[in-house]
Amino acid sequence: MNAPSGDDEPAKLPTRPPTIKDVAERAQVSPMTASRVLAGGPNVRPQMRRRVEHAASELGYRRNENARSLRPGHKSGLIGVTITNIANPYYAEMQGGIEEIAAKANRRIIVGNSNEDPDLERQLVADFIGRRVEGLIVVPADPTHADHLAPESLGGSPIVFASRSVPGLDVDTVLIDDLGGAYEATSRLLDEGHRQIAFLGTRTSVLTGQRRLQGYRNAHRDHNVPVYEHLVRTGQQEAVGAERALTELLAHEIPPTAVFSANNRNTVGAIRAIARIRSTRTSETPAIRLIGFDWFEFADLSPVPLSVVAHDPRELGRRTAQMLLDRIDGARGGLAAETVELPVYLQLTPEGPK
Amino acid sequence: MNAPSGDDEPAKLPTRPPTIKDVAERAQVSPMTASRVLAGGPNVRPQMRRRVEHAASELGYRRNENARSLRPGHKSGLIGVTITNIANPYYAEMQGGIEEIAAKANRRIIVGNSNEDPDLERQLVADFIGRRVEGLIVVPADPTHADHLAPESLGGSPIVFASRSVPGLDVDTVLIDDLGGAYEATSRLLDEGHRQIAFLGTRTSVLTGQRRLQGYRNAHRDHNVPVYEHLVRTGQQEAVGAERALTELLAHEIPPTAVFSANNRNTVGAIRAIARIRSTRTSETPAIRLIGFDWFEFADLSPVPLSVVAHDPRELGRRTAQMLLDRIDGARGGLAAETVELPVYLQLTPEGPK
DNA sequence: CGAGCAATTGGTAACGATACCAAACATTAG
DNA sequence: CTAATGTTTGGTATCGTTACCAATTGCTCG
Repeated sequence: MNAPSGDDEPAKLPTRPPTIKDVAERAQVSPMTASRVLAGGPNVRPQMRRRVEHAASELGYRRNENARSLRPGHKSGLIGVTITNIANPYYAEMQGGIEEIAAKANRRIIVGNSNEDPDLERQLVADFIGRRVEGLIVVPADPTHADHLAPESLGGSPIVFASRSVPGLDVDTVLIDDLGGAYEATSRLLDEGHRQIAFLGTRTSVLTGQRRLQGYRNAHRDHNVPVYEHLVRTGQQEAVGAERALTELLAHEIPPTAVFSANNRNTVGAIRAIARIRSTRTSETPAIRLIGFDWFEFADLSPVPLSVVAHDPRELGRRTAQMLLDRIDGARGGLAAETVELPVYLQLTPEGPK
Repeated sequence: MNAPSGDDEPAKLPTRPPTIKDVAERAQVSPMTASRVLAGGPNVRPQMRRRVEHAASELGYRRNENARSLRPGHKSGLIGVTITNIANPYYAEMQGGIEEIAAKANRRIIVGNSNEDPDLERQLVADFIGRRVEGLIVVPADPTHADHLAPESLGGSPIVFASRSVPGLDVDTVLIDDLGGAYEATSRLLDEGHRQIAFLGTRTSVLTGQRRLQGYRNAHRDHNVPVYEHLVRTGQQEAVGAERALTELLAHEIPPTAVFSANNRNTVGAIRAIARIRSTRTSETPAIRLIGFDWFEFADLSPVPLSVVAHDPRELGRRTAQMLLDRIDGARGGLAAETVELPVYLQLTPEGPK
């Protein structure tokens, strides 16, 4: 037994965090009264309130949220987030947007990196559900292996997809306007008179990559300009690959006069390739026009002229989180799944994101 | 009451996630047996095992980890992380490293953005402790308001600081070698013969900024070269500020011949300022030498020659997480707090991080 | 001064899971 | 065939918290 409340020594050897019973004992009240005080409940004499608060602060008491969330009606206050690559600045910014909205709604985010691996993703989601998250935000790793993301296998937790969609599933999704952005960029190049426009993109198994390629094709179709298939290079996941691909193309007998790079990594590779070519064959080579998907901090510093299709990952995160919270609060209870496409901005002289 | 097990309809209206009792009932066993099966316990007849597993998968049962962690001896499996700015690519990469190590140790991270605000940080930490995280990783927002980060106010959860330290507190800390990196970079410039070296840095209230400035000064001292105080410009938190500051300096009657920029943002600003000046006054102006702290993706594309002091934020995250896990496992139970300084690499021709 | 009412406090049970023990059952040796 | 041993199953209590109700106290008003 502890000494009575006259005992003032700090006694700092908490092998185990103090419980509400410890607080109650020290304050000489019942656990119920202590609970009422600490939950800010009504009908407590100020004297009791002070006694309990004092005891709690002396012991360094923290309410155990896990135990609390066990009681019926209580939620965990957690939102599970799986991202294919946390370290990617794009998703980092998106995560920032999610956190911003979640924090406003007094929720925390619990984050896992799926590393583009659907199995890892499945484990993460299972873990999150085990922790009774109130909802899930997922950047789906692989749309063809996404059974574990189907609403019926989630035990009722709402889910929203961010940045990528999964065709077969009826799930709220927030995308950016890949098709429109690619269309607009390519159209711009065509309007400028270019007829040999290289496409540099990722694997087309990533839906985003597929849609951007589609926008490129659609623009050609609508301008009645044929696509030179040899100028379409997909599968570059990293900058080095893109650099190599474009270097090859520039050596081709029908070289591109302009390049549309479908993401950040490909844009970097394209810049390097163009800069290198230009330093070898000096002024006689005509300038290569470049438009890249994804905004990019140093566009104004690029050694080759660069326009970008900009969009706002933070806003993507915000919208996704808000959509999820609306589902959680039941604000959009019965409504069917919705897909939102965020706008993109063709920036001819980039100045930074919105 | 539910119909007996003959009932095969999916019955998908889970207003409430199924509990182990639901599973037990459906499998016609006691909750204890169900628990044993689902925890992989021994001494269960295969027939029972199958019955329970079948019932569990039919109901979509997930063990409630919150309830589980309530039992004595069980941990939450959570690590709380507060970062001053999640969206910063540097910290995003660091978070990636933390997650990597945490995942290997079968832990999840719960992440909050303190937004450089010590009050928010305090709330986050309180929340994390309430969730019984097994440990905390914090990028401290403000070393002068950090009482809430003292071990004695954390109820026993181990804590490790990443990227920034808090002088008064006896806490494990992982830093990068700011002093050494700044010293090395500045020394290099001095060795090259420069005598007017501008310093562009953040507020010196950020300890990192202070240490980098100190390295700059120490290098001057050891080379017996006086510091021109007007060339020391601190307080630039963003690139625009740095660009303005350096533009001013370049117009000064004693302009710098070289620049040491103490972080990423300042480097970007410096590049812009130098590029702009060079485009105005053409070839007669001598080249400005630039070395920047923090690695930077497009260093090889920079329109002005640039060397960088590189370091690896992912490794910073990994080390921090490992240090925390060691504390959690008691591997370093009684040992005093330790501060680790990760090495930096002066890259004269940048090629990317390790 | 006592009935009537509100304010205050405490006891009990339950949230979901499981450690511990006891009961029931099967198996083998003697 | 019985005792002893091992295997399998279930009951009970508990982790920390709080909703619900009952018990107690203090207060007002007729």
